[in-house]
Amino acid sequence: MTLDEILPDLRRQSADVRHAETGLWAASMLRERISAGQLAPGAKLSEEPLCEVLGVSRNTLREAFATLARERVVTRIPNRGVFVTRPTADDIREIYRVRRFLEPAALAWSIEPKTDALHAAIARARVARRAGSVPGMASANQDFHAAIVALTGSERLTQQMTQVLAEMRLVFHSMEDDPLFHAPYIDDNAVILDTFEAGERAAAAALLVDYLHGAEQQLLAAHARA
Amino acid sequence: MTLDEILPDLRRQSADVRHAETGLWAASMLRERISAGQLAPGAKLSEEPLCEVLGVSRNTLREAFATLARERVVTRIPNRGVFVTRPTADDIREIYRVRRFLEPAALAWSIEPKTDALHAAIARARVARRAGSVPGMASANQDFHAAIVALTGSERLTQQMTQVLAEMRLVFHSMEDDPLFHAPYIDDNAVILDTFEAGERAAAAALLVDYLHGAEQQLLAAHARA
DNA sequence: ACCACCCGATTGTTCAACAATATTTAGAAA
DNA sequence: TTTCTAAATATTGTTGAACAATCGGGTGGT
Repeated sequence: MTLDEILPDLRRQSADVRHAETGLWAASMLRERISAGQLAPGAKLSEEPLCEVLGVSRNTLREAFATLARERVVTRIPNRGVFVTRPTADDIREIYRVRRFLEPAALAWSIEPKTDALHAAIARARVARRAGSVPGMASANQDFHAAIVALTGSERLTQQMTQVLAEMRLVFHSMEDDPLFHAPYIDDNAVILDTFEAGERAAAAALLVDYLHGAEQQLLAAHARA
Repeated sequence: MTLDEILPDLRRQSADVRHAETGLWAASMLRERISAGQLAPGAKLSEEPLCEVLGVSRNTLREAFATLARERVVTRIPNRGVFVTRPTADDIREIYRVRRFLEPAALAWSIEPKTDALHAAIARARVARRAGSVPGMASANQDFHAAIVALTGSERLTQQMTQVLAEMRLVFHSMEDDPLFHAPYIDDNAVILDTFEAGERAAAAALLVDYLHGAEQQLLAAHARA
């Protein structure tokens, strides 16, 4: 998917922007498209046409770029331009390194955990599986893992997890989707949640670590193939 | 400490800046001053004088502001300006929430840990204590805890810890320093490191959690007084 | 085929202006 | 005098155009 194809689509939404947040608005606009895969990893984000389409000046667009670069959604190469980040194998390893600390820690040590969001995510994933919706399963699965970290009650940790999951989406986009990738993990999630609610936190954390190791291996293999 | 007093000092360093990274340079310039306490929490960072002094345009300065705002070093109030962040009691709680997950997890679960940096930090802290240097103790103590998270081998987690420690410095600056605050923690650090190297990771993590709870309470009390 | 070099295109940065919003000042009313 | 309202002022938000710096590709020579 190249840039030009989505320009008209973007232009449609550039109507009502308020003062004092144009840069953030532009950033969220681009973030959406990238997250949805309409702007694929590796795609170049040229300033000129994007300004034109978003209806913002180059200066404002660059503020948006700075935001996205800090989120690692976009990679800036000096004097070359900004590109949708194309995750490397090392990125995948690093992502799972982070997840293997954040998620088990949340399961093991969070105070007064509310598991509603976790149950809801699993339910949504099952609906999506029955409907055969790969994006639905992917999204629900991500919600589940975000909810795990949200158990910590920490805004900053949750935010970091959200960011890492956004990077995960880039990983998925940068290789052809195996339609069966997400399906088996749904039941694993359910088992982890059961174990957790049975009060066996350490066991739940250990299960999750295995789970994450498995997923990492699978993704690394797929990445090597691509 | 007001803005004007450090302007001449800042101007001195604004000589050799390269193309394609002026924004980041300006950000690091300000970050330094804030971290050193020369720009105290609550201080207003006006665009006009800062541009003048750093020798950059308002646009570039605003890119720097965006960077610092994302690091929470600086708080942006729309149409009002940017201010050095003044941490609240809730911020303190959140900071320790993050630390109580990140640091114990690193102790408990990191692979092939290299403890050289930890020993070095403790040694530096002891030298500083003998010299009666409060900033020296504070800095060495922060290095110790940064090194704990660095055990994870994760760039992102280490970066988040660095950021949280930068927020800690703001906390210290926003209340009068108790010269004895850091001293007792040095030996606690040593005990934790010994326990860790004895292979008793869970015990070391537990000690650290207690330690962090204690420090949080102490800071919250001091914050309430101020 | 290989290399140095120039040219065009794009990014990096500045400047000056205007729009939008806050703050301050001044004046009117009580 | 005090208080409230409203215009004047200052500061931030955003734009557009200009120029400098850098990169990539093409050109020509060997």
